[in-house]
Amino acid sequence: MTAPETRNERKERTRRALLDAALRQASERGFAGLSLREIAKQAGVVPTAFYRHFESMDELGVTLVEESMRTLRTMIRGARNAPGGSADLIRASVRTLSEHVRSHEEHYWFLVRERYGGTGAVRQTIGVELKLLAGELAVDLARFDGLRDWSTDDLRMLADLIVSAMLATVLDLLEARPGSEAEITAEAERKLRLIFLGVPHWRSS
Amino acid sequence: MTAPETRNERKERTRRALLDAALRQASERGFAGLSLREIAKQAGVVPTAFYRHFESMDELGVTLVEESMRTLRTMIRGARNAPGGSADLIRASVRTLSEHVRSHEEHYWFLVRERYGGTGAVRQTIGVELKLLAGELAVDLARFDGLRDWSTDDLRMLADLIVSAMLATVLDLLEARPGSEAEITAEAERKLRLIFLGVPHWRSS
DNA sequence: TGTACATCAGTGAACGCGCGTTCACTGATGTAC
DNA sequence: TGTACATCAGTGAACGCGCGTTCACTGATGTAC
Repeated sequence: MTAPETRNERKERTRRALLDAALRQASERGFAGLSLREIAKQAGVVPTAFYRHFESMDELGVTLVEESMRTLRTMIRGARNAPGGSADLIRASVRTLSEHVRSHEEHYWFLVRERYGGTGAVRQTIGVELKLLAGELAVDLARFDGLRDWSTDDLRMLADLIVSAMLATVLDLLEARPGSEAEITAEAERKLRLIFLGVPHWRSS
Repeated sequence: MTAPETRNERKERTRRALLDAALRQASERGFAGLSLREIAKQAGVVPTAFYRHFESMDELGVTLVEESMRTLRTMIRGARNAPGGSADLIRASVRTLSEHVRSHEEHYWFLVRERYGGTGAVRQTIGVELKLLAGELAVDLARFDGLRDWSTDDLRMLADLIVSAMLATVLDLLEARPGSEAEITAEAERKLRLIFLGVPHWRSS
């Protein structure tokens, strides 16, 4: 005997079903390729029911961006709090990234797709959020030994470089056939190692 | 008195008009958002005339990929043959990249958009071509002083890192408001400088 | 050069389809007394 | 606890629209003689 669902619980379930269907479709065909009618069908409701939950597809899009960015932030926080020293930190961070991508494939597909392929509000929002994220990473970096006296501008540049390398890694992971993650993460680690090898020799211009 | 167009010349003009219209639309809304009818309208022909030139939208898509990749290759060749020493080489390469993006915005929009946001054949083709390009870059790098004894694997990693950093630069350039190119290219140069600073201290694992 | 015929880029009507959105509705759940 | 009414998530018919694609056509350009 399970408790009967309240009306609110039922509504929330339908909303989730709509979001899940949209996310699945968007991670395959892109947000621009979404069809309200297909989303509704996959969620098991009639097309018009969509409007009981979202005013428009754009509103749903914004919700998906927020959800996906929350996933991304969770990952970053996980990487930041990783245990171990400096050498292990690279390894642990890449590992966190890889596992997170694996377990949230649709969110990462959505982010990568819409960041580059999208149009309008969705793409712009993701762009802004990624810049904010790079800013946070720059602040984090400032705490490290060899980086304490770097200018904010240089830290920013370093953070951007790391973010773009990791974005490429994310795409590689998403496209990888199963089983080849180890290679990809190994290469990601080497990229980061190379970048940090240059750090002690950097002289701002 | 100009010479009258032959039938072939006229046909070729229409074909170009169709391709140009498609490229313009695709660089704004993405390839998936193309409409055969709108392309035809912009090219000044009736929708059905499209089929006199392309069997399907996919065939047109392949043509656009080929054209855009040719543009990209031209740029790479330009950067490779840039004059000057090693320090100037970074500067000259970034300059070549920047100018090329400026003068072929639509091709670069198309490539970036479809590489990440696209679906099916178009995206896959671009992915493969970019990997080939990174391979060529790796071969080029092998000729440099500090890189002669690097393993092909390490060269490959370095080339990938450079490509992803430059792809991010391309996106920045495309999204930049006019006049801010100088900042972006300056940052791109610093990223490359930092990467190459690490090179002498690299020890393959 | 002139004529008769072939080619074929572009036309325009017509089709069926999936789309987003409107509207009045139904009937189960929730609330007030 | 029982009744009367309000709420509102989900329904289903209907709409106009732009889409890709088919087909038989037209008439200017090209070719053979």
